[in-house]
Amino acid sequence: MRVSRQKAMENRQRIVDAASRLFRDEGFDGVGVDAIMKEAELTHGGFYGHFASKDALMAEAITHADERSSAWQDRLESLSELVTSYLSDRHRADRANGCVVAALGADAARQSPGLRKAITASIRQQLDRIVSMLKRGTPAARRRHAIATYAGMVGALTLARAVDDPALAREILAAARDAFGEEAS
Amino acid sequence: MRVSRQKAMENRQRIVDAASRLFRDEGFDGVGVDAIMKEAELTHGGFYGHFASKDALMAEAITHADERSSAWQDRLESLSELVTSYLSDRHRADRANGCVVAALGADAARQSPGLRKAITASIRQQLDRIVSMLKRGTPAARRRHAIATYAGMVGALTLARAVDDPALAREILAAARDAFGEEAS
DNA sequence: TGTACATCAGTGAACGCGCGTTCACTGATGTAC
DNA sequence: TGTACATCAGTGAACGCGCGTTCACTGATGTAC
Repeated sequence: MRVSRQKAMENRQRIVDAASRLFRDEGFDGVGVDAIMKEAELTHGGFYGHFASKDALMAEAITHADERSSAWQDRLESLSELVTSYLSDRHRADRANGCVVAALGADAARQSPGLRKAITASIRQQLDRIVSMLKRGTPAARRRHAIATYAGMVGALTLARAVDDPALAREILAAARDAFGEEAS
Repeated sequence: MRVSRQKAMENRQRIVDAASRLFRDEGFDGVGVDAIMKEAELTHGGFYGHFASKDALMAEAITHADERSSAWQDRLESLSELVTSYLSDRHRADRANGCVVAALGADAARQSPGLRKAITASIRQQLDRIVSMLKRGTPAARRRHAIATYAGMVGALTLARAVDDPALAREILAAARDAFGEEAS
């Protein structure tokens, strides 16, 4: 049955939001169109009224995740706060609502140009955010420091999630917080 | 037709080796049993004479990749050499023969216990290797430094591979080489 | 404001395809004498 | 060493299943008068 335009727009948003969380949690290949539509409380047939393909949704889901991440980070005041929350056990456990680059970055490298464009934009924006949090050094040095810090964050989270020993995961996160949490002089 | 026991063992090794490269290049879900067997110059039906399931092969493929990586690293003499080759443009482009953690670590977090065990062993071994390359500091400090360095390496390679702009990829690798290549005093 | 009809968001069955896995078969290898 | 038979690594057709995608249909919404 038909639904109001406003309701249709809300439905579309719910699909993107559901996809964004499910993809991060289970990977692009781990979630089907059917599961996404079910999570959005719709049936799978309506999917292609909103999106050209699953691939098109994948790219939108990445951009959506980045926007939510952006809103969240606006409340943070320092690099040390960012690093502490990024390298928390909570973030390690909650893939579905966490960093899209750590969850899907490695897969994104193998995907379509549109999707790689979306994740590249996300990475660029995150680097800019970190640069703007740095107080010391020349612009070039701050940029280099931001890259190294972000790489350390993404890598540490990836390692902590890959490992099947909770104690080792905690050790990895703690060591990385220690190394990347303070802006060296 | 039957084949000699020696030849059968060689075939099995070829399957593991092909799988190890294909999985790193295309991801676990991107490669089917059929493609692996074709790469090993066999037909897909014989697969289950060698392995209980695709999942079982996935775990073996990770261990195999780690062993090859181990052999390669034995020729390196310093941390700086390791970091330079790990964060090279060559390694960025050659996923199939590169670091299994950067290629499959994020996916491994979503896979079976057996597979997570294999990747955990790989991560532990790599951390030990880096610790043994560090010359300065207490054992605890060297361990923490090894974790931060490995995290930075894995993260930087992941970012460089995800990005669709070659110049940005080079910038990321260069900044990370700069940050992680020298043992700070 | 009320009526009549066109529009179109969502439904659910169906499609084709590729995947992981199974199995009857083949024929060279391994073994017993 | 040579022969006869059992073993079993590899083949290729077939299976069931889930996936991305399509489509005829439904019925509430939007619009024209």
